[in-house]
Amino acid sequence: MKAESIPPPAVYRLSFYLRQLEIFQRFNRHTISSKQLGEALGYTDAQVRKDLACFGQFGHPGIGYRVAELIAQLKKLMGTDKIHNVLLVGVGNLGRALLTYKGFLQQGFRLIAAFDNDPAKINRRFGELQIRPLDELPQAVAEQHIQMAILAVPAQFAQAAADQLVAAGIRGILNFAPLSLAVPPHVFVQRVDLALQMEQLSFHLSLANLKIPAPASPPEIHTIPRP
Amino acid sequence: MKAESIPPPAVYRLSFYLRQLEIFQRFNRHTISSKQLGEALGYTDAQVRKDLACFGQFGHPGIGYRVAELIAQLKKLMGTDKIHNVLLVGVGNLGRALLTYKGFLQQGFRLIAAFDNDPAKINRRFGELQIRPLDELPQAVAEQHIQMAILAVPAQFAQAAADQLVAAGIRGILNFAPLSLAVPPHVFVQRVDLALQMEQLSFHLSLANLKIPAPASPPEIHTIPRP
DNA sequence: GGATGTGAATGCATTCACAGCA
DNA sequence: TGCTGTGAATGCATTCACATCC
Repeated sequence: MKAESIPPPAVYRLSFYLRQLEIFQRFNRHTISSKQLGEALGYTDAQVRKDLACFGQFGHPGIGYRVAELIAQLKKLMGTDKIHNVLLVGVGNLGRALLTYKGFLQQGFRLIAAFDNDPAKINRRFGELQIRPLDELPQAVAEQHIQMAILAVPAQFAQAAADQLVAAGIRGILNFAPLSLAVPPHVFVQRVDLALQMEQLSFHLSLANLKIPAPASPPEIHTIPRP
Repeated sequence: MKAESIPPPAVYRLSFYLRQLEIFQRFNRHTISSKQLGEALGYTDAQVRKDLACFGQFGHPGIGYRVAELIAQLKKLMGTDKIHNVLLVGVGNLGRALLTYKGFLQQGFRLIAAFDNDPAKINRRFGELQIRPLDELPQAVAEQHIQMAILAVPAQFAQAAADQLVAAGIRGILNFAPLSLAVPPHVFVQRVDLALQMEQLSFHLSLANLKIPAPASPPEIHTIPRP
């Protein structure tokens, strides 16, 4: 399949494949079949092959996929073969936790600046970073070549902060505020709504209680048998 | 449409509708059309109507949907018309931030117990809660009628912790560890992988750089024009 | 007029099934 | 034999378009 037509759900699965491959690699697996990779994540083997085929021919007939090789290819595809600089806006409880979250750096994302508008926080240090006022955003974005931001401010300030991020030249935003941001088309927003995720749990538990069979799992959801 | 066939993506959208309706309500909107609700979230009007029609007839021809009424209906559907007790396992940086996160309670989820296996943390207090050892899980689950858990332990302990949650009777898990949990079919896992979300941003930024048109947005993604 | 709800039509995503290669 | 890559077939999800009602 050519790169022109990528099913949007496949882009998510690509990330899941990459995580799972890294896990297999930690267990010293050198090769893996589409069947094994799929089973670990709750997908069919055909799904795995089709998804990967969107981007090239990574497999070896009779053998499967070489784990290290496929990891390298996927990282390149996702743009995580190089480290990205990321800034944070909003140093509340959640923001502070994200500042010290190890998982970001493990996947190639380095938090190198933190901003807040609360005068009580400005110039304080959390982790390795000193909190700066939001009007220093454009300067930081330009000097440190930052393309992505994490937005962890309260909902009522989120749109204004997003506007400042966009004005400063940010092109990707991970939005933790529970609302849809309005941004120009060249800016990409990824919304992470924690309470919404809980609500999804709640819905599926209610369904189970009513003994109505649950709908098939969307990509984000995994209830799989033990490998 | 009957309740038998619910497209899985629709279940996500239901939560987005609910959030957006609550926002409209804060602005004192009393009624809303499928077109307006859809536009706020980047969906078509037909999509909104079809999704809602899976669960009943909530609209009023010529009028639209009454905001308060639809909120009540959706909350009932999602099971968030009542407060749910939730427990937390793993009181690291992320866990502590989640303990004090206001958004959960706003949507009807109350964190009422926190667990960790680090002896240095046990019996310490964070927020209103005292940290307890994991072997008290079954007791807490039974006594406080807890069905859902937030799992925020490091990846290498996540499966073991999940096993304990399942054994204790938990039926829904919000999993922050970057791996697929193996659980029995009656347990529902919602995976939240923060680095994976960043990776999705990275991918779409790479696409934009290559000047290949981006695939249409999956439900979680919103880049919409200003209302 | 203005809006919903819904069968019919369209368009995608997934799965099947098999040719081809190691 | 074992596994990939891929056209063809299937099955869903979305959109269209219109009857219906306020």
